[in-house]
Amino acid sequence: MAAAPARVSKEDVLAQFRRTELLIAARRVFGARGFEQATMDAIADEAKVAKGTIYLYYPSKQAIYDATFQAGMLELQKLSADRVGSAAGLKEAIRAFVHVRVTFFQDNPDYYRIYVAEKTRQILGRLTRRSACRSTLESQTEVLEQVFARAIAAGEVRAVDPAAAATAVFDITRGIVGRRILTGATTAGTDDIDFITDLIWSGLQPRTDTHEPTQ
Amino acid sequence: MAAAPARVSKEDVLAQFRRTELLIAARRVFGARGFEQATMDAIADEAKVAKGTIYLYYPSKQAIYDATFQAGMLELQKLSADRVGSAAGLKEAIRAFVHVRVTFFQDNPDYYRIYVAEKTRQILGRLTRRSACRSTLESQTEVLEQVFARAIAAGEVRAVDPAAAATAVFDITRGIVGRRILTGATTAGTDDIDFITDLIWSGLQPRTDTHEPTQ
Amino acid sequence: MAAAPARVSKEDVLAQFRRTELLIAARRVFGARGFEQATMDAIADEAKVAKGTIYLYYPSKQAIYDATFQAGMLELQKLSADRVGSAAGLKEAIRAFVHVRVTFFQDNPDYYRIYVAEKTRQILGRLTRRSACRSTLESQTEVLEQVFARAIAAGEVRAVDPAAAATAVFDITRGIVGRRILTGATTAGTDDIDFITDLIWSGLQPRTDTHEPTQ
Amino acid sequence: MAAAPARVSKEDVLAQFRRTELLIAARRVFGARGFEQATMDAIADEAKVAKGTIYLYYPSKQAIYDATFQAGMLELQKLSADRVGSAAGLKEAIRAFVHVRVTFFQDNPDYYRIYVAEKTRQILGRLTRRSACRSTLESQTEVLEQVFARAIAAGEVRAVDPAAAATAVFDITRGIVGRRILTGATTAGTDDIDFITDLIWSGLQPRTDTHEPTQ
DNA sequence: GATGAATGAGTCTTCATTCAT
DNA sequence: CATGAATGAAGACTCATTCAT
Repeated sequence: MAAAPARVSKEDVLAQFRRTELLIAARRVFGARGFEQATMDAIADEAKVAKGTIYLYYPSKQAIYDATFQAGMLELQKLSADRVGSAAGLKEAIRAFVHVRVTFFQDNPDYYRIYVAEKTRQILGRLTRRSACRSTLESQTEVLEQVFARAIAAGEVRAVDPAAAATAVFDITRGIVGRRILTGATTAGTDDIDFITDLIWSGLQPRTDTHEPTQ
Repeated sequence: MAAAPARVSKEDVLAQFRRTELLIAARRVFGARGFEQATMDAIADEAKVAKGTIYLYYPSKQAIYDATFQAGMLELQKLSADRVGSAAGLKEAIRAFVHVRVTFFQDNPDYYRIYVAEKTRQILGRLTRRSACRSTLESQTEVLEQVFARAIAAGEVRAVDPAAAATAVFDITRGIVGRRILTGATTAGTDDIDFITDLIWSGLQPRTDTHEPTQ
Repeated sequence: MAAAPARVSKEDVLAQFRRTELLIAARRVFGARGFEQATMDAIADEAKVAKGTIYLYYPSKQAIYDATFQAGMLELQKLSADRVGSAAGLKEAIRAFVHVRVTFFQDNPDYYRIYVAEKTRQILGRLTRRSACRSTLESQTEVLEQVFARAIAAGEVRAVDPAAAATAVFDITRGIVGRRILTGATTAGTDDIDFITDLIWSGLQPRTDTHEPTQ
Repeated sequence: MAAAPARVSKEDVLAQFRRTELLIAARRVFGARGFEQATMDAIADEAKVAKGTIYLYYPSKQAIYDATFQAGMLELQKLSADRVGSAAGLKEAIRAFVHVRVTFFQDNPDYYRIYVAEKTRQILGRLTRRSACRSTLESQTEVLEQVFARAIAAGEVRAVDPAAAATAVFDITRGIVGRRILTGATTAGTDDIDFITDLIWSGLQPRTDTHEPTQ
């Protein structure tokens, strides 16, 4: 008994395997060349299948691109939630958020390029726009935002807009990742991460000496 | 030997005029569609010249794209130097830096898209790489960096790495601009600018109460 | 000599059944889309078998198309022979010929399209030519031709070329069928059939008043 | 003066020339292979231009096909109107109608194949349907119909439906043309034309001896 | 026998670039 | 100088056919 629900045929497994293989190949190709310059031929070569085979699993170039993008976002999102969630205190949460992203992208430079290109497309705008990627892209700062909200409620930090603060961290992180990948920096050092963690955390401390109103 | 060093013939003027006209058209087209989707035909139409004419002034699609990008960077750099240079005090300098960029890009959304796309390309990397744009892109934080360096020397703020601080401001600014353009926000409000100006400035204040070492 | 000439195994029956099922599906698909637009996938779907199965019964797309065509022609030929053969008098024979064809095609619009397309192909000619269909297509007027020959021999009508007369009836019939299917006319009315039956029959009457020699 | 109105630039002439050249090449290729089997490459080769050039004059394969078809129909229509219009008496008008079509198609076998294929498509129906060809195809019997209408009004022939009669002639003519082209008959003989001219004309004579009502 | 996943040749279409006028 | 017609290389996608299971 208890057999039926988990029923997965040999075919299903094989198909899933193929889809994954294709996604891996696609990540490499899209990462190396960008959407426009990538060719289905190149993806097929990379995956060591015939061109037509790709179309058995994804109906179009756009479709396999979207799938490639989504798969990466999901991975990252899960990691973020885990690490930030298990961080002790605000400062550690900030550090975790920055760290997990820096690490993830540095470990997946191909995917990083896809990620950046997709953000760009989002800005290039409505014209070429495809729907799927959008919402995923927008929900990235959520975990962090909640952490800030709680810290503010607890009086741990100044009463700033949690969304704005999360966004600032997000933006700086993006910059760090970009620079690291661009310069081929090793994963080793965490100077930059430490710096901005501290900068933001300091910036959020309750102030005794300032007179300027905040936002 | 008179050959008139400063001599500017009618032809030169006309040629310069053409080049500028072409750049304006190119900015619109590249901005609206991105590099790959833009066509020489569209640029020619926009500039109201024949397609072949473009090739009299720029040797390739890539060339006119690079020129378009450079022209914008130069403009922005000049503005930055002016405004940041004439700002009174660090906080105002930060604000000026952020403000001038936000304004510039918001006033030139076409160019903003080109700028972002180019950053992306820089990351997509070596493969497709074209040389010219690189250095320009890298010297953007210089003005701000110098301001930080002076403020640190004057003991006005903590002894952080001026380059790292400048970069953080730069990154956040990029995020603000992106979000403003994406959401079509008006130029009016400066809440977001005020917020991050304050955040950074606060973060840089000398601390009495903290024990964590910075960078 | 025992080896059971009439032996029909269970397998043979099943095979015959499959072939027929496939032909029915093929008629629908070829009829709806034409040869070029029809896909083996669509035929397989329609017949509810796997694509590869078709190739167990027919060696190629062309082969199943030809078989589809032939099957219909045979059906029609049998009907024609029956009805025309049992008609009383020339006029009724003409009417029967026209009627049986109009009815058959109107009842099998899918097949009608195949039939028409095949005639076209025959004309498109030597290049794409496939052999099988040809002779079948040519023997269609035979029944009618024999009827005319007998009527002429009996002095019932003018001494025209029976083949030419049969062909004329055949051509007009084709026109009628085409128009009926094109306009989606119901099977009900027989005005058009009556008209051409009468026209031809009148045209074949011995003449007293004319001076023009015929053929 | 008096120059302006007829203004045709050298470019216009050249362009018109190209369009015609392309149409001629297209007629050959479509005629030889049919729409689906024809390739733009083949048309380009035939016209001795590069493939891309075709797209300067026609936006798609379908477009050049339609243009090819229309051009032929126009030619034929003009010829029909001329010859039928200048024929003396009904019998000669019928003969002229049949003759002009037989001759035209026999002289343009490539076009004949296009014509037939198009009729077929019309029947294959709504699915693949493109609009342009339709109306042209429907207005072909008009000239003849008018001739019949006048002859009936003049009491020259029986009071049959002129449209039905014209259609019958049209259908038979189609058959003749088809057979001639299929068998590669020479243009010389007119036996078949004479026969059906006479058959129809006889069939339309007022009757004294018959009792069957017509249509 | 039956299946359907895999193959890869084949086609339309786009567009940067050239060059004769 | 300016033009824009011509070029042809390149790429997404389809589908008849094969073959391992």
